[in-house]
Amino acid sequence: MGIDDLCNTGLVLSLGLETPFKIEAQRQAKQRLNFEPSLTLCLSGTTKATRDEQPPADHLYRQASPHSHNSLSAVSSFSSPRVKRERDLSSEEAEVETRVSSKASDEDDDGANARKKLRLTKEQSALLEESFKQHSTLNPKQKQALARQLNLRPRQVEVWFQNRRARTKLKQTEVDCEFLKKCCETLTDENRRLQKELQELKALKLAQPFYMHMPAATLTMCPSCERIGAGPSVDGAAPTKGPFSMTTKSHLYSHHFTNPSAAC
DNA sequence: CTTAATATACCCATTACGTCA
DNA sequence: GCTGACGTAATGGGTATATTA
Repeated sequence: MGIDDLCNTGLVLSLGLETPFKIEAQRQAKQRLNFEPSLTLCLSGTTKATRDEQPPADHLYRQASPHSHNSLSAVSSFSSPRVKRERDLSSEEAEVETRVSSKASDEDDDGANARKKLRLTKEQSALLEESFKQHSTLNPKQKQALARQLNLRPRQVEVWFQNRRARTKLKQTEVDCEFLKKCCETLTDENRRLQKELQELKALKLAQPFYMHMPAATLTMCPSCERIGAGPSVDGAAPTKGPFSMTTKSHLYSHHFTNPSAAC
């Protein structure tokens, strides 16, 4: 029993650099050479298909339409918004997009280039959600398949997953934030208590010269009124090493002096 | 083997639209 | 009908990684 016990509050504050998503962890690890603490955000029980796990499909995908961007790459290596947007579309995607946007144009008569916001149907949302539960990222094949199944553009599926991941992360951040707030409160209380105990111990130390000549075994002290009394310790235990039969452990402290004034 | 350019996928912050009170 | 809040689809910019010349 001692300071270790005092420190053992049962709290575990876990601050680290890990994020739920491996890619992000790698990226952030590189960005932060000086470790900045961060909250650990994890989807419990979710595994992320990372790019590391995707290369085969990725590769296939690239092989499937390797030349679709050639004309674009000739334009600029630095993607202008337009180029980037178009670059995101494989030829197959572009085909689907044409189909979907022509469908959309049926509904909006005036807005030629207006940014129309799609509302996903319940069925679409449910299927996306279901798919997200299985894996929070999609490889290109899965994306294509899902898009076909939902009659959406692959880009839309991709965006949905991105936004979904972001929402999950935000939620988790809020939970972590709440948890850390509680930890902070607990530690503040603990700190306050220890400060108080320290003050009391200092006060005891100041009083020490007056009874230094007395046999240590006979000394006990009331922390409340700070008077020293001679005689056996309260619980009848053998005297401790110090001049006082006191421990730093707060709960023992209160055990010894449940009613300090009465002891005097 | 090394390097620069390019392609791709992803994340994040932000914008903008649709809905609802 | 107007408005502000909110949820979320969509956009744009940036980065990491793999591939290729």
